[in-house]
Amino acid sequence: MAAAIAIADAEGLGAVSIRRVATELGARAMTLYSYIERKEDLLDLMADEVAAEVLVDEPLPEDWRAAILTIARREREVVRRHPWRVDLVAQRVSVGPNGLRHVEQSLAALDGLEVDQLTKWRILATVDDYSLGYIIRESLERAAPRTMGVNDAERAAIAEPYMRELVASGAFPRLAPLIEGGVAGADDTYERGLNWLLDGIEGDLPGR
Amino acid sequence: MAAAIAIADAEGLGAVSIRRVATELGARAMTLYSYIERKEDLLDLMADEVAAEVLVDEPLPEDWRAAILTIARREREVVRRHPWRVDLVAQRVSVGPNGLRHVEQSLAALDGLEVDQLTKWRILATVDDYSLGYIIRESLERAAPRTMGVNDAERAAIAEPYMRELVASGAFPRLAPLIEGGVAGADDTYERGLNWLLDGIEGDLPGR
DNA sequence: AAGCGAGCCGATACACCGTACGAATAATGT
DNA sequence: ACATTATTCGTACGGTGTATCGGCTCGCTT
Repeated sequence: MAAAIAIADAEGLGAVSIRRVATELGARAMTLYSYIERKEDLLDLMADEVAAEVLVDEPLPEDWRAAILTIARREREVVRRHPWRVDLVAQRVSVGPNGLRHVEQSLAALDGLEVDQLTKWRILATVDDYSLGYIIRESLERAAPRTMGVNDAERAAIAEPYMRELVASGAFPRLAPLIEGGVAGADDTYERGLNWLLDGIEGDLPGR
Repeated sequence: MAAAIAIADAEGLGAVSIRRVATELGARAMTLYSYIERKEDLLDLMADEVAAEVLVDEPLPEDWRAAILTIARREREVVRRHPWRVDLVAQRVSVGPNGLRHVEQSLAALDGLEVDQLTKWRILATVDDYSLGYIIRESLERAAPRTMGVNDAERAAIAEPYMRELVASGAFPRLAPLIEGGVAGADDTYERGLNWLLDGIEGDLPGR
């Protein structure tokens, strides 16, 4: 598992093959099948292993918003360390021990709220969904330049005339200025989105 | 492309291989490489093709919230028709013509808002992120029973003692009741999350 | 009408994948 | 010391994406 994680960290999830992991361990491919039944099992184990890194060391902030923010930020950091995590969470339900501990911790963050359990679960699901979506997009944008050949120049050479044509076509009057000006902007989009969401949730709480 | 989409609709994205698509077309594998350079290209084409289905037939509602909701609901419907879409959008940036048309249309939905373009883009990104996250999770839950062997019974037989142990361990006091009671709940979680988010955004608009 | 070049089709081949099978070996319990 | 079990491993099968190259079929130019 550690070997597989090391490979994935260094070369991406695609480099994790049974033969490769075995080699890294000084063994032959089929040896691994004494410990796992299918490759999927290895991936599940990897996923749950890094899920442990998502757990926040107690104690959580008292304020539920601060607590949720802490957890959400942590998730983003973990994906930054292990970019392949997004591929896993986007393709398999994560119900390993550490994954469940994460849910439990998130529920604990809402202890102070006076709403029923189902509502709490919905709040968490919604925040998690947003986080997942944002992190996937961020991860994609971060990975794109690296994936497309060694040199960014080549990719830019292809992309530029394409975008130039788009702008020139006039079919995208609203999008064009954003492309020309660059959409980079500040990096607080994640925080802003989280706060919008938490604002909306807070406004819907009983007693307000 | 149509052949590949048909295969993916019927048997999932994993069934889409060069040889398989070629066979479906009454051709040999390498024939496809006259039209594409890599398999990735085919996947990009597929992605952008179904991206067209996300486009809403004009006119959009005047109210920006209603317009955004319409678009977001459409996205969910498309994924329901083509579940493999989530695998694609989660793994590649979608900048095909139809993908860009979708962005343009979303920007158009915000025409009435008196905020700068960058803010509009952030609003869209945030809503899209949430949608993507939710739809991935939904799609995962929907696919899980089908993926795990033919019979749900077998999976349940494995899952039950696992969950029983979790509940019995006492390590998950907040999660346990949710597992026992079932987290099913109503199906309006998506709408609720969207509205929370839109509430938060609306509250942050200037002039309020 | 002849000729030619470009695009399309196809067979074959290579390296890699996950893993089923069965034999050989190592570790363990009796 | 022996029997049993667990672990390792070689080999093989059917799959994948795609590089290479040899014909073929057109439409265009001359």
